[in-house]
Amino acid sequence: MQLDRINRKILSILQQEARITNQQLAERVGLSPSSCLNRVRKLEQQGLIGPYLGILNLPALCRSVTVIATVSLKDQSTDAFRAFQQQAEQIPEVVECYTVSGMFDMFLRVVAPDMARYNEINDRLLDVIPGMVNISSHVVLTEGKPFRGYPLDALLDH
Amino acid sequence: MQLDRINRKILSILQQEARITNQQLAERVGLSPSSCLNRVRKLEQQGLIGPYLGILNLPALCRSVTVIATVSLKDQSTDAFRAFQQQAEQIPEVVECYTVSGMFDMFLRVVAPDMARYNEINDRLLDVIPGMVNISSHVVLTEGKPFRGYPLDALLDH
DNA sequence: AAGCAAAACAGAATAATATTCTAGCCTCTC
DNA sequence: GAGAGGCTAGAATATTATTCTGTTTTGCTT
Repeated sequence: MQLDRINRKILSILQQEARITNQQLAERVGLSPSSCLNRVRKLEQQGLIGPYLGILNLPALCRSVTVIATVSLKDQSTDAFRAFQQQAEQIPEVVECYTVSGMFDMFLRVVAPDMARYNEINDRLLDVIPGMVNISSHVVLTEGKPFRGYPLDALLDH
Repeated sequence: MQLDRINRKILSILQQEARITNQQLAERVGLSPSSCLNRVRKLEQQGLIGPYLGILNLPALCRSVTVIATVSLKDQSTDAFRAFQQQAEQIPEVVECYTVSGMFDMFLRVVAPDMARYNEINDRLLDVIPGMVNISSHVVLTEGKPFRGYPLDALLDH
């Protein structure tokens, strides 16, 4: 099965409205419910979409602090790298972790209840490879544009 | 209505399995379907959860480049700031934007079909306030830990 | 502690939706 | 142009969502 216009539309809609009913989805893409469901199932089985997340309104739920941390490793050996990454990723408050090229080695997004707790996490990360890790912390002031999906059209029309 | 144990559980489950049926959800939190639905509705009305997103498997869908960009503004006046942020956020490929304190002013996550397209975006951003913007680009090599929800327990047990 | 009101609950009835199955259509290939 | 595969719509069935009702629980007041 190819990524024809209908499948694109399905992915595009499901990406932003994950809890839409199959009937509504079918109507919006111009298919019968059964055909639509077939496609959705296949897209899921192929691993093209999923999991489905509900975005929590964190500020409304509790006080919290979000920090974006840049990480540089003085020892850039694979082992040191893996060790740090593994430790970082298993911390629940580290909600996101990217390995990058360029000035830094890694970007982390950390969500903690307060600064005290963030400091603990920071210290814990520094201790993974003592003296070899450089972390720069940036407290998030405003989430100007929260993630709401990928620019599917821009990516696929290519 | 308070955020009692059941509501926490609902949010926690819905956060990670947005397409779960109400019946399954009800069973897992130990409520009848009707009561469970009532709670979910209220949580949504209060804006505590939503929207619901389907995560696309971008590598499986198409070739793409993800870049994390740090932004520094030489002119940190509110106007310059707003101008840049506004421009950045309306670019579809800029999927995420944070304003931060610290060494930088802003973090962007940009997803483009290729480097050529990313360069165009980069240039466009530099031109918003010519000569006053410093952008450092970091190509994402691996998405070590993709975002899958907030550490609700760690945040609420506080 | 008794009484009241509001909120939350379960269960039944109904409406809507999901799912499966069948058969028809289109397209591609040989 | 015959056959296979893929896709479709529609009907039948199973599951789920939704509404409604009466009851229980909770929390507060007295």
